[in-house]
Amino acid sequence: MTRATTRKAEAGGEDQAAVPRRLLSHATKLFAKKGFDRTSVQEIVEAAGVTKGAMYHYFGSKDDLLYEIYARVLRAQTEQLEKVVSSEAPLRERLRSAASDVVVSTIDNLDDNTIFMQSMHQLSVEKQKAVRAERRKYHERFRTLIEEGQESGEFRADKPADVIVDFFFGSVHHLGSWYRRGGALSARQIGDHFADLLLAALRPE
Amino acid sequence: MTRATTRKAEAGGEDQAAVPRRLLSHATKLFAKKGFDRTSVQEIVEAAGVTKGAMYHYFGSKDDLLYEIYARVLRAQTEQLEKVVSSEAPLRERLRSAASDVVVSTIDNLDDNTIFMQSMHQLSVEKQKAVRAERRKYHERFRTLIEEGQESGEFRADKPADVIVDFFFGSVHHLGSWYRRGGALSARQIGDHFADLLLAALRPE
Amino acid sequence: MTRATTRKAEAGGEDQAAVPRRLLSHATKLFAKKGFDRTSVQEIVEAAGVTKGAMYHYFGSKDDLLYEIYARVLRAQTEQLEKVVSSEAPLRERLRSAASDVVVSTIDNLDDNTIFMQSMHQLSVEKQKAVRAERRKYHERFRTLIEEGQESGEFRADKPADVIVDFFFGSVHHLGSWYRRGGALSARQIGDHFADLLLAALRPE
Amino acid sequence: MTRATTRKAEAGGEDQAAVPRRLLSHATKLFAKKGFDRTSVQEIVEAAGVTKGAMYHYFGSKDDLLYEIYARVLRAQTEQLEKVVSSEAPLRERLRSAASDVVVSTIDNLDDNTIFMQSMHQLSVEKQKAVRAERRKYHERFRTLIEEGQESGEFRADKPADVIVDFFFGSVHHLGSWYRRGGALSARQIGDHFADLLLAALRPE
DNA sequence: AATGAATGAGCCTTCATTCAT
DNA sequence: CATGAATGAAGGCTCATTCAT
Repeated sequence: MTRATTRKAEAGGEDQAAVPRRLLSHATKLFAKKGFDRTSVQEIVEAAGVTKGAMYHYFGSKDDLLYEIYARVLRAQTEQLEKVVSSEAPLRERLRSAASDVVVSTIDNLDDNTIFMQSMHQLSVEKQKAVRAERRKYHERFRTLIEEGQESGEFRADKPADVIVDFFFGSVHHLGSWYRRGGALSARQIGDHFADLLLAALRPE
Repeated sequence: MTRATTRKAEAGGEDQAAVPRRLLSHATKLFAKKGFDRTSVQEIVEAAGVTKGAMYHYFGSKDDLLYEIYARVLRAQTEQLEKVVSSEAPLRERLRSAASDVVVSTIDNLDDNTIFMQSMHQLSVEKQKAVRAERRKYHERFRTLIEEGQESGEFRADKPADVIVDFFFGSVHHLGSWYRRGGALSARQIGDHFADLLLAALRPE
Repeated sequence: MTRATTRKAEAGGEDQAAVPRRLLSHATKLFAKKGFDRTSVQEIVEAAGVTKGAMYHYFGSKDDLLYEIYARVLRAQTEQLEKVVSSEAPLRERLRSAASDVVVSTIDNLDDNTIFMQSMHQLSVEKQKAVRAERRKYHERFRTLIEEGQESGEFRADKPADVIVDFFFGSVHHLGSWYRRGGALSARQIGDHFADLLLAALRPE
Repeated sequence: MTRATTRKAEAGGEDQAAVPRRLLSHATKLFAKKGFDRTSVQEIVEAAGVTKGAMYHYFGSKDDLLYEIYARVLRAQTEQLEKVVSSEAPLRERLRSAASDVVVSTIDNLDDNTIFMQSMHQLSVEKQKAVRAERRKYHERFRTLIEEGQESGEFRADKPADVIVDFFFGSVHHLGSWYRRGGALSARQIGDHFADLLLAALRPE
């Protein structure tokens, strides 16, 4: 966990960003590219232009670095979902937005997402629990939306809501292994396709 | 790759199975449980009850072990899909079967699937290519099925077939991170739910 | 070595004692409990409730802390012995007092004694010399007492006086590894037993 | 703990002695000279002319090395005491021999003894327990000898036997901090002096 | 076909100390 | 007086792989 925050000037570009931020950002890139285990602390600090000692001043361990990355993503996604869910729009619109948005934000943070999928099991059991708990909360909020529609008859009710949630988030989490920036479709286009497919799958028969 | 085969198991239990098979099977369990990097060759040979020398007699490297596991799964799944696709059943039935079957076989080999998802990027680039090529072939066969339906008007045509394939296989590959044996739903039930959702999503509007 | 002294404690508890004293006292406890090398400067300053900078303000190094502890104990013990030796009491009484007193004061400062025994060799060679010199002076004063008795015929003369001194101080220095406060015998009782044993061992045959 | 033993030829001198033995012997010298914490594994393996990997092949940790040294000494001393104690000689002679012998063997293995005194507390708590237990057994056997004499009236009974044991072993354990080979007195001479002093201290008043 | 001792490179982490503020 | 970020050097340990037997 971050032991300190800094208030260094952030004008001038990456190289002058606060040390912890720089560490986090380079660690993210490297973890995504080579995997957590294959990335050495040495590589991280070299990329960030600091020394090992500096890293251990801010983060308790290599694990902590990973955990911070997770926590940041989870926080951001949860916040966003919260906003969409609690809006005034009709149910179908709220679900469509939530679905499309989570795709877009996943693509925008493809590295974090990749790490998430590949390295979670390398965290200490304790931290894994914390991460899973947060994730579960996220899924549950999404599920609530679906259940709401099942009760009102807007969505088919012959499939358990949690199976649908896992069905959809599987697709989302998998984006990292095939989506490439600069391809034919933009993040939003993928998001809309996915949202359409989800809503179509949910239409009552 | 296996350099040799051994005399048949002398009937009895796992313990007497051929050495390469025993190594592969224990490696699979350990990789799934702890990840490829976190599993040492020592652990594998101890679990399999052989020595390091023996392992290096049959497999060229730790990497090879992983590759063998992949190859086995890919071969099995490809064969199965081939069978379904080339049957005489109507298109919708063939797609439904293919979808449901891949879910069931993924669940039946959950460990292999988990390893697949988590450790592929730890293979040498060369072997990754081989694996990816095989996987692509698999996806393509599946895509063909969908395109067939889009051309005939049975399936909606406003979504690119490959987006649909990725959408669906995301769900499948993700099974390993939530499905637990002994839960409320059987492998086949999940398979049928997933197949239904896919087909519903494909209905023309 | 202490570079400065601070304003008197503002009355209250330990927490308000002068910073150097607090550092010394916590360092003593930690060194005795975990050994010099196993105790980090960080732990010491945390225990004392100050920062590293503060410690390095008062002490030149971690070594200095250890040296100060030694110096303090040595000074105290030497002073006390001096007092006893130069009293007017008969020789046997002076020796008995000196022996018993050194046991009691060793037990009273068990932590310091433990550190003394375990960590002396971790000091810089230079400081070790200073410590050893002081210790030798202490032993010599004790030895003089014994030689005096050997010359007068009160003590057996068939054993070198310095062997006797080492024999006795071995017992004393070893107290730290078995004596536990709250045991059956008080510090003074042990002191008297030890003194009795020493005097008995010295009786002419 | 030693994971394996070797049966290499031992002709030719130290350099060709079995690897574990060579490691143990150099570790002993270094620990005695610089202390456990100040000695790096690197130094040990360099002195022994092997690589780190080799060391970790035979010993689980640096701790293990220390433990093996202890165990070896304890075993040897216990055996020797056993022999003396159970002889047919008169009590005073048995005690005299035991006392003198333990001094001689301590001096003969001065390095081991030094390590013993300085580094025991750096072992894992678990191993410390094992060592202490063995030590206690050793002391108890010695104490039995004294109690026997107290009951028969040969030795003074006004001092607890265990205080006497600690008094004497303090002297013995302390040998390492003052005895220097090549000094005026041989190991046996010191042993006899110590034994005499002990027996004199035990004479009934 | 199999053993297991040995290698050698690399990894995560700790820590006393310095220094700008 | 005091802070705490940063350094830089070690340190203990792991591990895939090789090789003589």
